[in-house]
Amino acid sequence: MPEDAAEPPRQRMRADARRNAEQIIAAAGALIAEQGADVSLEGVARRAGVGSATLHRHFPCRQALLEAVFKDRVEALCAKAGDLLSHPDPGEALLTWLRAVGAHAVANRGLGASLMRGGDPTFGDTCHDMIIKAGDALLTRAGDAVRPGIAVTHLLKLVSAIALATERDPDGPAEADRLLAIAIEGVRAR
Amino acid sequence: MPEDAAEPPRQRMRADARRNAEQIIAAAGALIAEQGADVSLEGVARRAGVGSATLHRHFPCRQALLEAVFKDRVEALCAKAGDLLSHPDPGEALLTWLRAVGAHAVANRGLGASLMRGGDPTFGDTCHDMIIKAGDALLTRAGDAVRPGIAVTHLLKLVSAIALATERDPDGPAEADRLLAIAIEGVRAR
DNA sequence: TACGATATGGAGGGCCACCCCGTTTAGCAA
DNA sequence: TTGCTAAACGGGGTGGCCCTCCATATCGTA
Repeated sequence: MPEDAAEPPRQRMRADARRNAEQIIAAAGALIAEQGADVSLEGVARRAGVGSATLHRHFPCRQALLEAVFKDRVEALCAKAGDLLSHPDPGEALLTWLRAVGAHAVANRGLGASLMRGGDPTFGDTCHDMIIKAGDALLTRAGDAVRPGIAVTHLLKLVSAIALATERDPDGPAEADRLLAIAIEGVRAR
Repeated sequence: MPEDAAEPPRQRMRADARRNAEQIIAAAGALIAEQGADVSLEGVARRAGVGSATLHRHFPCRQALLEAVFKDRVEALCAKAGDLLSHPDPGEALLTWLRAVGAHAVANRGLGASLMRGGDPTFGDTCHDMIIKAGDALLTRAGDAVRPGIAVTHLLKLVSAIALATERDPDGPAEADRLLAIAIEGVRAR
């Protein structure tokens, strides 16, 4: 498989190209936090101080840019999953992690949608794959604490769906947490 | 409150105006089913055989058009809620209805988002209000069958979030049903 | 039939994604 | 340091979209 089609190895890039790419990612991160994932790409380019053609050369599609922006946060979530593997209660570890994923997804508008969009065949299954692999380890370890027939993809879809839907809520994070709690505990009374 | 700001009383409209409005709604319905709720409004106008100005006069914002398109389906859901009020098992009645809402939301791309977007103060809280009122009756009647602290808005947000997230899935309906089942029964094993 | 209120749609402004291609620049080698 | 070449840049063009204005056409009625 190609190492990374969207973003060629940083080391071998020309210095100005690398600098521009980083400025673009920084600008995109700031604007996405303000306005959501459907920012104007030209606006990003303007804020980064580059031409729009430069943006499109570095990131051939919107998804590629989103992935670059969210990459470190996804890595943080994967790291957290690794840490939680040594948590004494495997079931609780999984739920804690799901809440963390939800919180990140709400805080970084568009991350959720980005995580689940494994669609584009050429770009950007990296984030998708990473997070699924990380969650799978937790789910496997949780074993009987989770009802049978539930896959990581289900859980992640649920979490990102909630994040997506509460994204433009005035009180998003709290609402998302509430909905996730409902989904985890179930709607039915016991 | 104004009876309906977005769509003035059909009876008093001029015949050509009513005909055009209906053609626009039909075209929008078809295109939304094909491409999702973010269709090009100009495309809708083209398909309806009217100028784009006409579309914008009848439906001042996208939300107004979506509401007109989805109005009958929302009414059907409300009617179904009414029927289910006489179902022998109040808890099951609520869950059945939620599944129906989910199925509709997946089948009619964008309906889910539309239902929860009570946002715009001038237009379109009608659908939003209707569905909430209908669901509230079912939830109240369900009483103890549902875990305490759960509101209709929570349930509807959950359902529409799931629909939204599975919208462009190749196997959307099945996936949505699976996720809804998980949310209803909970993630935790009992 | 004639008239006024109502509805229409083409044209145009502002914004955007994306691409072409002439110009500039980094990085290397002599 | 200087000169060269491949790599990167960005202004500007294309086409699409949303939305509005206003001259024109149409409806429903007296």
